[in-house]
Amino acid sequence: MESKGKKILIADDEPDILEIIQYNLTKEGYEVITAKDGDEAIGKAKIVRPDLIILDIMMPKKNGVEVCEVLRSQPSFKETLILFLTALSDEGSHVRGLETGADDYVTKPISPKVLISRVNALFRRVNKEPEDKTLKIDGLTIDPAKFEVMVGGKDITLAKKEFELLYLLASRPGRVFLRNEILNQVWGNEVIVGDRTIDVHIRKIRQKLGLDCITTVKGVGYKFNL
Amino acid sequence: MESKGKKILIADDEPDILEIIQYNLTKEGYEVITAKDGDEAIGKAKIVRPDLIILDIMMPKKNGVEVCEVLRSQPSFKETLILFLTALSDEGSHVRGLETGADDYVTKPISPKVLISRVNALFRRVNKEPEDKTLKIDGLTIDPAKFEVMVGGKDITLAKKEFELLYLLASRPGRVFLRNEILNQVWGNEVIVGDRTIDVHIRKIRQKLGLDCITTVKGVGYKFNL
DNA sequence: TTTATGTATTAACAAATTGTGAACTGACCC
DNA sequence: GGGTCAGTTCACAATTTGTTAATACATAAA
Repeated sequence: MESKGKKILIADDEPDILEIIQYNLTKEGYEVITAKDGDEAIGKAKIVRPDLIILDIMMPKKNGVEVCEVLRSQPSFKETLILFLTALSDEGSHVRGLETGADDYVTKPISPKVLISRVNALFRRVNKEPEDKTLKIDGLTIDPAKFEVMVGGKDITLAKKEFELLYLLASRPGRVFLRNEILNQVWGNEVIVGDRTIDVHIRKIRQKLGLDCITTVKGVGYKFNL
Repeated sequence: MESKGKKILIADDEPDILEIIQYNLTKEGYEVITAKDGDEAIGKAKIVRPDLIILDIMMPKKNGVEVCEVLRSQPSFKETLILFLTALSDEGSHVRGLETGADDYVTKPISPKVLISRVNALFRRVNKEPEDKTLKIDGLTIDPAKFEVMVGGKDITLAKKEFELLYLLASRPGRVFLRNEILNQVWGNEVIVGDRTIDVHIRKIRQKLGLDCITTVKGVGYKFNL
């Protein structure tokens, strides 16, 4: 899975737990940073500016609640999501944890799947619009969200297929795409079109961009290079 | 306690639980409405427009997950907070519940104090943006609070759907909205309308605004640009 | 140089998508 | 009941995009 562009800081003094959570959240597409005690958590939080902080409550140096209080007292961490992950399941801790300003309070043991769901739920609530898939290479900008291509600050209008083809090639500059790969990616498996069709689209792209950024690899396919 | 101006709808088929929760949340300052099955929950939700909906999962008529799905598929309930309160503590239900679009998943039995903490935590997170959602782009002003559009100081009257469509597009200038996205956002998942319907509304907006601010991206969708 | 192979170019055609005017359906309001 | 309006659909026109076929061009091996 590719990056969601979200950074998560996990603080726990048990290396095993740290590792399990890190593995699972990374697999889910998050960027994970770890800390093994309260002070380290605060230190790293200030540096990496995570979007979410997962805190164990019982930790050396500073416990989770203290970490939460310290962070919440700073304006720049008012908005940061905080989730307590703890073995303390008593009512008092639960209430206190949330009243310290945490956004969620989860008790161990917890399955990775459930934790991931809860993390996703937190982001879903806060998220505006995720990831920007814009490609920027030299003077060329390809923005699939806006369906827009710019060359040297000038807008170029591409048709759907042209855009998809260009985006495919530009997504991996230098890599050669076989004609078959192109057909599968841009046209789909069931659609059958002739080989010349690709050529024609390539030509239109070259023409419209006015850039020599697509190279023909004879007998093989095409590649993007800038 | 004085009112927090927040309305909470609770749906559960056990009268005792309903009463306990209602009592506690009311004491905390919330305005509480109750429902004893899924259908009633949906019905009342549409009328009272609660800020938070607490759903039991196992209920007559429609279960909680179904209620959640129905509501989330409607544009006006996209932002409403939903919390599952259930006896189902298995991992699958938990994950499924959250993935349906709920904001929290809590298992019974739960102490009133903890529930209140979690409810408060949900509101705390959401309330942080009491912002003015008015969009101002160039000479165009779109105010969803007043349901009003102005072009160059002149009032324009748009119908509901027209307004929602314009607001959606204008909320992210430049970004292309697929026809599907538009249908989901403006009409909701369960409503099925023809493709021409979007076109017609787009046309009316263009006509009324007298501005060329909506661009057609053939084969893809529409985008706002000013 | 010739030939074989594969690509570029072009114009013409086919297909897909969108724009438009008119008309239909319910709500709602005199 | 007649009128108005929002929302929707329809049929068809207008437009854009996708594809093909035919031909010209380029390159490397024989």
